[in-house]
Amino acid sequence: MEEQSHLMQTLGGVTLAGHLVALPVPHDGSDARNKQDIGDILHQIMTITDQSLDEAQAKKHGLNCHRMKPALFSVLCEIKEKTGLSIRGSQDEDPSDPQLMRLDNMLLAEGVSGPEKGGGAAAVAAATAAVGVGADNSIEHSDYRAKLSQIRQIYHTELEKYEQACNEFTTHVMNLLREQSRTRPISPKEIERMVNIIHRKFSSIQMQLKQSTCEAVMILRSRFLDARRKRRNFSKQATEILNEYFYSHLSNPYPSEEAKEELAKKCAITVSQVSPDLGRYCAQEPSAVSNWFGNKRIRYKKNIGKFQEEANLYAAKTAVTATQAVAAAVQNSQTNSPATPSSGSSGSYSLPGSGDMFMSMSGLNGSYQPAQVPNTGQTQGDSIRHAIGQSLGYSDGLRGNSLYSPHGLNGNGGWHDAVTPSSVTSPIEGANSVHSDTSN
DNA sequence: CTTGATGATTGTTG
DNA sequence: CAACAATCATCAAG
Repeated sequence: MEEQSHLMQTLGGVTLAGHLVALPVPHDGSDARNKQDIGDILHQIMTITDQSLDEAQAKKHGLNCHRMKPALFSVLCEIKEKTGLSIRGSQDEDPSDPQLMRLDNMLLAEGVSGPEKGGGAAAVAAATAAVGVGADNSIEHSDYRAKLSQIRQIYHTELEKYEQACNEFTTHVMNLLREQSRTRPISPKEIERMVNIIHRKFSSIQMQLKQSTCEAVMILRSRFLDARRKRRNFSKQATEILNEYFYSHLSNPYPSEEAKEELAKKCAITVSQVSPDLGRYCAQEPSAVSNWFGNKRIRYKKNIGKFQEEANLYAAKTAVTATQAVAAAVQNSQTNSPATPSSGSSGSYSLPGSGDMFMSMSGLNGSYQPAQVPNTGQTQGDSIRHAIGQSLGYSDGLRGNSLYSPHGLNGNGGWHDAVTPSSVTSPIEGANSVHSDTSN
C-alpha cells in the first residue's frame, strides 16, 4: 500500500532524533550529579546510531532501564510537540468538503447508502410509489432496480472492506508506535494524531469509492430510465389534473412556479417524472409540467377545434366539482340565456373554462382556423366563428354566447397577458352557458 | 407497420 | 429567461 510507506515516512520524519538537541533539565535536580547524568544519557542517545547493532541494542536496554527514563521521555515528547508538530495543528481540521456531502446526498437519494434492505428498490419505489401509478414502471424499472442493488451491494462490501482495512492498519500502526514509544519519544497524543491521519487517508479512499459509485449510478440511470428520449406517457390522472388546470385557466394558462410545483406534486410527475430525488443533483431537469403546458398551449392554439371537446369536458368537470354553489347562482342569473340546441346529457353548465373558450374564439382573426376549417375566403370574426362552430357541431346560436370580453387568445396567436387573472383563484369568470353537446 | 398522440429537446425570440 | 415553434423519438391503438 502506498499510504503505508507514506505514513512511515511521516513517522520517521517526525520522530528522528535530530530534534533532540539542547535539552532543558526536567525538574530541579540542580546537583551536578544529575546534570552530569542527563548529559551522559543524552550523549548516549545521540551516538547510539553510530554504534554497532549489538552494542546499540545493549545500550538501548540500559537506557530503557535508566531511572531518569520516564522523565526524559516526557520531556522529549513535549519538545517534539512544540517543535515539529506544532506547525501542523492549524491545517488539521477537516474541511468537511462539499464534494463529499454532495456524493453522500446523491447516494442517499439514490438509495445506495441509505437505509439497508431492499436495495435500490427502496429509492425507486419511493420515487414511483408516491405517484400512485407505480404499476407501469415496475416492469421497466425492475432491471434498473436489480442493477442498482448490485451497485449498492458492491458499494457496501467495498466500504466494509475499506473500513476493516482501515481499522486493521490503524491498530497495526498504533501497536507499532506504542512499541516504538518505548525507545522513542512518542506521546499518546501523537499516536492519536497518527490515527487521525490514517483515517483521513482512508476517508479519501472512501470518497473515491463513493465517487465511482455515483458515476456507476449515473451511467445506469442514463441507460435505463433517462426519460430524455425514452419518454413515458403521463398517467391518466396526471393528464387529467393538468388538463383541468389548463382549461380552467384557459385565459392565462401560465401556471406560476408554485402552481407548477403544486401540479407536479398532485400529478406525481415532479420534475421530469424520473424520480423526485434526482432533480436535486441532476440540475438540468426542466419541469415536466412546464413541458406539458408548453406543448399544450402550442397544440391547443394550433388546432383549437381538436381540443374543443376536451375543453368542454374539463370545463364541465371543474364546474361540477368545484363550484356547484356558485354555478347554481350563476345559472339562476342566466336562466334566459340563449337556448342552445340539444341540451346534452350533462345539461347546461356555467362553465368557468368555457368562457375562456369562447372568448378565445371571439378573439380569433384567422390565424388559427386554417388548420381545421377549410376557409371559404371570409376571414373576419363572425364568419370564422361560424365556421368553427360548424366544424364543432355548434349551432350558430352559440355566436351570441361568444360575445364576451375578448381576452384569452389574441389575434396574433398569443395569449393576452391576463391583467386580472381572475381565474387563478376562482374559475368562475364569466356568466355564460354552454352546452357540451359536441355531437358531430 | 402506419398513424396520431404526446413528452422531451432544440433553436429562436422578445 | 420564459415562451414559442419546430422537430424528434417514443408510445399506443388500429
